[in-house]
Amino acid sequence: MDEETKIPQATAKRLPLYYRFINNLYLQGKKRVSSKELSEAVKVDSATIRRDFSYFGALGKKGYGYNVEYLLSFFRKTLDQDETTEVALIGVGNLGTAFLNYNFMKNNNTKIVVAFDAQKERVGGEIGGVPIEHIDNLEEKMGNVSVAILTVPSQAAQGITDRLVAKGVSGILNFTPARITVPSTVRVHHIDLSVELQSLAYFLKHYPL
Amino acid sequence: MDEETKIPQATAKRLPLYYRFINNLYLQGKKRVSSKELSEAVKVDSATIRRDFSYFGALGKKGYGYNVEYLLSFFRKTLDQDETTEVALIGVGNLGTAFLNYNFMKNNNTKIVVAFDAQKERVGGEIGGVPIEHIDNLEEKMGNVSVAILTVPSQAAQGITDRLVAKGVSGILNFTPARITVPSTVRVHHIDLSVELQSLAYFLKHYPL
DNA sequence: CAAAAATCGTGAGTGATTTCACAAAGTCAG
DNA sequence: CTGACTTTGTGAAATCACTCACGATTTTTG
Repeated sequence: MDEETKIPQATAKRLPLYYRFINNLYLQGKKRVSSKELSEAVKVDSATIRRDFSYFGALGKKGYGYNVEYLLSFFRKTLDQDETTEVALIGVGNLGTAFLNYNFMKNNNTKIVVAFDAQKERVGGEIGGVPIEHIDNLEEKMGNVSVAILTVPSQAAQGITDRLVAKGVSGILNFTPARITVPSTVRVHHIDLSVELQSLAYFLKHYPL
Repeated sequence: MDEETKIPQATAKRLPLYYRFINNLYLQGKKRVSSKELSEAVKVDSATIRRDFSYFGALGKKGYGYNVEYLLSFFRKTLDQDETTEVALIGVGNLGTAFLNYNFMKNNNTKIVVAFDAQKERVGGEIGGVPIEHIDNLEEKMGNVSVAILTVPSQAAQGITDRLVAKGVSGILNFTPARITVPSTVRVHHIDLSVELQSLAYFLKHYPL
């Protein structure tokens, strides 16, 4: 618990990535893996991988590497892979639809259980097995999911955020360009597609490799 | 030129974000803005904003703040907003379609000019004004765009990447879960939607706010 | 079994980024 | 015009992240 608090954020962000690759190795029937091999697969320096793993104790064996099955079961526990986090998706536009069709449950502990939209034509049906409700019924139909994915037009972002927060959501994955305001008890991760593309273009022009 | 090379990467990543908010202010008719106001809007510490701006010289005035119009024209030049970067999109599935419908040209210097897909049913039409070609004709039809957005199934990612690289692409925005291998002259930015969601879930459970 | 090879875990160094905190310089009201 | 106020730009400190390099330990080979 107190131990976990000390794990650097940069490490925490890489854990799901490690988990997925270790799972792949397991499915391929590999018994052992070295930090060097893993490094080539996930494109993270091998010393960084060893350091990351070391925050959880000594998971490997010198001269041998890491036992895939052990590593997998360890990360499964650590990432709470056995316990599913239920997620609501707000905004069934192009991007929202993509998420609903995406099968998050592969290698994953998160599941979209309900979606909302403002357009009546979209309400009532379902996409990828997820029922679509009207945004007016947000409070009533969202149950107590703790995480929401926000894929609405930016103008609507803050208003819906306020309602989500009032309903007790504690994490928001925000795909709108708007920077939303939340109480300090709520965690927001921003993914701004247009910033990503622009920033890639900027790097290409100004940081020649 | 040499000056620009020294701008920290962390700063460079925030520039497109600054640009968009400054543009909003300009459209709202605001004449001046302080780092404190901007900080509240973009959710970046005001000292960080001042430091970021300072890499470009003294853009503000003490006791006054920053002149919105000046700032905007400065960032327009810096981010090459007048010069459009042409982009190809590979994989017109759910996510790819979302991109094509998304209007990137708002506040933006990037434009998707051509899309490719392996399914014949999708080829020939267009989405959001962008023509869809068959992946077999990639080399022939992509012209010399320098940036590609990869929204294909992970199994196809490396193969297509190799073809893109051979054709001279220098930047790839990779939305597949696969970690692709490229020569050191090519820049890749990864956006892994499932990692983002899992990592948010992990932070919620282990880093209480 | 002994020597060679592999590989982890980590101390220590380096580098990058953020934040504090304040002098300097300007604005603004009366 | 003066004094109170605002806000920048930046040195210096603090924090965070990454990488090197090597001792320790185990595996592997002959």
